[in-house]
Amino acid sequence: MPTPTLRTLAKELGLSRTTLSDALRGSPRVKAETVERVRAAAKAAGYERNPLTGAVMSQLRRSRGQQFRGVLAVLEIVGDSHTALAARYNDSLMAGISSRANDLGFKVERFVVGAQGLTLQRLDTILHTRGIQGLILLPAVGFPDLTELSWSRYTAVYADYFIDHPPLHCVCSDHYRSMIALLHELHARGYRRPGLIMEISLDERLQFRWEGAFLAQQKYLADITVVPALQLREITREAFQAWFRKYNPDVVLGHFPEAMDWMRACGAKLPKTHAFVCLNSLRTSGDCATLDFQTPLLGGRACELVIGQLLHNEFGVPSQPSLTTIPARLIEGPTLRAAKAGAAKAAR
Amino acid sequence: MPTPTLRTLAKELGLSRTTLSDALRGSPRVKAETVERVRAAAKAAGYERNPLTGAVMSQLRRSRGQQFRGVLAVLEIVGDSHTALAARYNDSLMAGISSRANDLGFKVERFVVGAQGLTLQRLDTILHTRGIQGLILLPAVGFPDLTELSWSRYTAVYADYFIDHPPLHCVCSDHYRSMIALLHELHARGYRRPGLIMEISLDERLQFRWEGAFLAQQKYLADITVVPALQLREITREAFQAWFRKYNPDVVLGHFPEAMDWMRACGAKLPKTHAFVCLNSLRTSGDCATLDFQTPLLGGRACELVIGQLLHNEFGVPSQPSLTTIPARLIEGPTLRAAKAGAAKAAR
DNA sequence: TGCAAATAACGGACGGTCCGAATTCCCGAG
DNA sequence: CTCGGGAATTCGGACCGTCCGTTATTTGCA
Repeated sequence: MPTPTLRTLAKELGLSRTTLSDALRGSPRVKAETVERVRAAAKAAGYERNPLTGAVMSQLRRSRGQQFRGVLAVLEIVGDSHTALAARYNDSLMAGISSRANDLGFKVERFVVGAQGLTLQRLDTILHTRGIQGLILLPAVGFPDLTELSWSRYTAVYADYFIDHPPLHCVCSDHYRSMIALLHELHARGYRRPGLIMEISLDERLQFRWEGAFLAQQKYLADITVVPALQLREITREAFQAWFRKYNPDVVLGHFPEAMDWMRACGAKLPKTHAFVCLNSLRTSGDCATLDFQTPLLGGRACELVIGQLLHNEFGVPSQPSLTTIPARLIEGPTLRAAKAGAAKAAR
Repeated sequence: MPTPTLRTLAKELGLSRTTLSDALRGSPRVKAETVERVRAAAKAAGYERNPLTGAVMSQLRRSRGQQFRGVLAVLEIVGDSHTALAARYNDSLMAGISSRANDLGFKVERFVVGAQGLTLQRLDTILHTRGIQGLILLPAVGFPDLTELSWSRYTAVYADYFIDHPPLHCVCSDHYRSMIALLHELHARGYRRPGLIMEISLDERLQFRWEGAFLAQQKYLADITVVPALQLREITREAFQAWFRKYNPDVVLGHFPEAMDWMRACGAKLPKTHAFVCLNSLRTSGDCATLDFQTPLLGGRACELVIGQLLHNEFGVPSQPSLTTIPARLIEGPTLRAAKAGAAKAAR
C-alpha cells in the first residue's frame, strides 16, 4: 500500500485537500469538529505531516505572489512623560524595524497607545479588523500592562529588558557585556582608575547591569585602583566635582556629556590627562567617545523574531519568555586615547 | 517588480523551467555554455536559489513524500578533560534540541570534535558530503577555535555565553537575571543576610555575572546586611566554615551541595535557622532548593534559531552576533523556607 | 545516404500551501 | 414563511522547484 498523501486522504474523506491541509495544521478556518475527524482519520491511515516540507512550501507560496506578505504593528506606549531622548531612541529602532521588515516582505504600521493615544480595547478591534497578528512593542517608561489585549491572536516582542504583563520575548542591548568589554578595552589602553557616574533611576530599570558589571570587573582586572561608583538620584555639578577631586579617576564613564565640562573645570585635559566615555551615543553630539547601542540592529532582530513566530503559526504569550541581546559598539572620539598600535582589538 | 521565479526567468530566456533548474544546480544534462548563460542571467535578475528548498523538493519527488527530514549537526567539542557534569548538561541540552528539531521536521546527528574525535578538516568534508548546513555547538571548556570550518556553507549557534572564533549567535541561561530574581525572592521570604560562595573559575567564564548581580543587588535591596562573597580558586571546608562563622549569612548560595553538611557542622538547622540554595540543579540530587537552568528549553531555542536561518537561506558568520537567554527557575526544596502565603510570587 | 546513438531541452505530474471565490448556515426583519 | 446579509466553512485555482519519461536535434559511422 503506497504512503497516503493529502489528496488521497481527502478523497477518502470526501473533503478537499485544502481543508485537510488546514485541519492538520490547526487553522481557524476549519471547523473544530472537522479538525478532529480529519486528525483521527490521518492517524488511522498512518499519515504524518512533514513539518519541514510544510515550512518550505509555506515560504515558497508566501514569498512569490505578491510584494508583501503581511503587516506588523509597532506599538508605542505613551504615558504622561515623553522625552526627546526616548523619541530619538524609538525612531532609531523604527528605522531598523522598517528596513528589516521590508527585506522580509512585511510592512510596518505605527500605533500610539496610552494616555494620548488609543485605548487597548480600541487597538484590539483595529488590529483584529486589519488582520494584523505580529506586534513589536517599543520601550515604555515604567512597567506597562498590556494584559487586556486578546493575546491568543497575536505574537509579540518587547524591545526592552523585560515585561511581565504579559511576559513576552524581549530584545535589548546587552549592557552588562558592553560594560565588561568597555572596561577591558580601557584597561588595554592603559587606564587603571575607571570611575562610573550614574543616576540610579537609569540603572534601576536595567536591574543595575551597568553597576553590576562595573563592580565585578573592578575586582578581577589586574592592577586596578578601585574608585567607588558615584550613584545618586540626581548627578549635580557639586557632587561630581567633589567625587572627581577625591578619587581622581583617569577615565569617567557616564551618561551626561556635561561631565566633560565639569572635569575640565577641575583642570583635566581630555584626552591628555583624563578620558571620558559617554554610555549612550544618543546623548552626545559627536564630541566624545561613546557607546553605540546599534538600535537599528536591535529593531531588525525584533522583526526576525516576530516574523519567525508568525511563520511557525505560534501565537499567544510564550510559555517561557527569552531575552535576545546585542552588545554595544565603542565609537572612538576625541576624549579617549587611541588604542596602541598592535594592542588594538575590537571590543568583544 | 516581483521577485523572479524559475518560470518567469525561463520565459525571459526562452528556455524551459526544467532547464533552468538543472542549469542552476549544475546538472550534466545541460550544456556547459547554457549553464553559463543561465547563471549570468539569474544573477542579473537577482534570483537566488535556496538549497534547503531544493533538498526538500528533491526528496519529495524521489521518495513519495514521507520520511524525509532535514538534518542538523550537533557538535561536541571535547578537549582533554571531560567531566560527568558537562556530560549531563550536554545530554539535557540534546534532549531539548532533538525534541524541538523533530517538531520542526529535522533530525539531529551528534559529532564529536577535538582531541578524541574528528579533526575540523574531516568534519568539514563529512558535513559537506552529507549536505548538512545547520550546526549547533555544545558548550566547550575554554575558548574553542572553529575558524577552520568553511563557514560560508553553514549557519550555526553556540549553546554558551560567547564564542569569538568565529563570533556566532549564542543561546545561554541568564545568570545575571536569575541571581537578581533569586535575591528578590529570598528577600520576600524574609532573608536579610544572603551570602555567596563561588569558585572563581566557574564565574569567570560567565564574565562574573553571578557575582556582578550579587554585588549590585546587595546595594539596593532594603535592609540587607552586606556579607562579602567568598570567592576562591577552590572552596575548602576550612575556608567555608571560617567565612560562615564570621559573617553568619542566613542563606548561602553556591554550587556545591557539600556546603550543606559544612553548615550543619557549624550548628545550622536547615531550613529552620539557615537556608541553602544550589546554583545548578544538575549538581544536586533533589535534597535542596536549587536553580533549574531549563536546558531543554535552551536547546529548543537554539534549534529555532538555526532552522530559522536555514529557511531564510542565511549562511556564514553573522555580521553582529546576538545572545539569547532564558532565566533559570527556582525549584523548591527542604533547605529553604516556603513562601509566605499571599507573598508567594513566581521568580521573574 | 541511412540510421542508430548520443546529446540537449521540454512537458507533465507531484505535494502542500496561500488566496480569493463559492457555498452553507444562522438569524432577525418584513 | 420568506428574504437578505453577514459570518462560518469549504473549495478550486495557481504556484513552487524537482524528477522522470519523451521529444527534438546533432553526431558518428558504415
